[in-house]
Amino acid sequence: MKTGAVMEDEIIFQKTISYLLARVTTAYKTVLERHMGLIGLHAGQVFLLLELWSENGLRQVDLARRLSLAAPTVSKMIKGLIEINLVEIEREDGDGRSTRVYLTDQGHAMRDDVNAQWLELETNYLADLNETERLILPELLTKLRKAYTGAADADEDQ
Amino acid sequence: MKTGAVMEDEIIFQKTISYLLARVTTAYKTVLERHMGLIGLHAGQVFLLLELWSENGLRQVDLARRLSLAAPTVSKMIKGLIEINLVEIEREDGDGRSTRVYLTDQGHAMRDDVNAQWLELETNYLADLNETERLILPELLTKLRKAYTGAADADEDQ
DNA sequence: ATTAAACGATTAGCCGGCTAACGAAATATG
DNA sequence: CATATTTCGTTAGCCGGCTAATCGTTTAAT
Repeated sequence: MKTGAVMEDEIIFQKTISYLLARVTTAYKTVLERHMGLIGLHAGQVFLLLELWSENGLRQVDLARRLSLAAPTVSKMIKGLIEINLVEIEREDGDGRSTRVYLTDQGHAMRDDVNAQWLELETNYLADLNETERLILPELLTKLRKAYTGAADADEDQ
Repeated sequence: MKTGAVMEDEIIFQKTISYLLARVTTAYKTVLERHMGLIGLHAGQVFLLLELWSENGLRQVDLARRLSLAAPTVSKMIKGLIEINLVEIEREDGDGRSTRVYLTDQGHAMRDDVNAQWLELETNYLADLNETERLILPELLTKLRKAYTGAADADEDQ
């Protein structure tokens, strides 16, 4: 089918949701990284700690599933967290393959700092959102996440 | 105001916009990477090509600004694109510091493939969004992007 | 003209994602 | 029991972000 001429065969990328999502994504990750850097953490480490605060002693495979991450990613992150003494691992007795990940005292203590930074993120950067937007966004974001994760494991953790 | 006890001192991360954004982010990037991988590209390369398709012969510093990326990031990406023969660089005559980035024939030709993949991304994964959501999302995402980029360079490219 | 400052690009090195390939342990299968 | 398959974890290596440090070029100051 032949319609129009110049404008026709090019997608206006800048207006697609996928494009906008990518741009938000990059910007947000940078901000998150900078904020968590203030308390000596990297962005990804925060999310792993979040899971452990909610349930200490998870196996790596559990963490991978809950965070929707690949096993090697979790492996590397844990190595980093061990180096800064926030977690420690223990081979499981019953199963020689698994390692359980436990928070150290410092790991537990980190929680308040993360809470504080998180609150700042939420208030500082999202100040311009009105009430309606604050209500709609969580819904939309959850929907998007399910769309992109295939909805298979999207609701496992609640 | 005092409500509840256990729940009190812990932020419900899972409901903050920042948290949800991070989760969407990771999931989306993975999907994007997988889709573009089908046509031999990586996610980031697509966005750089997008800019060149809109204006060929940009300098690296221009690309960095338009993509909101750091200079070294662009430098590495271009190196990768040169290796797969999609772009080539030329030292600028007037200014010995700058290098201009030009699409090769293959670089131009890639456009249709990217369009096709992009369309699939937009349709396959966002099928569950209703009309209202499709209208609201672009607005919200743009707002978020401006919030996280400091709104300084957020509207430079349009 | 000389020197200082700004600018564009690169290199090195880090974290956060991934896949592929492998090793070790547990479980199925025969 | 022996073998095959699954499972958990790690290593290696890649891309996509970043910062810090460096180099060469250009421009501004003196």
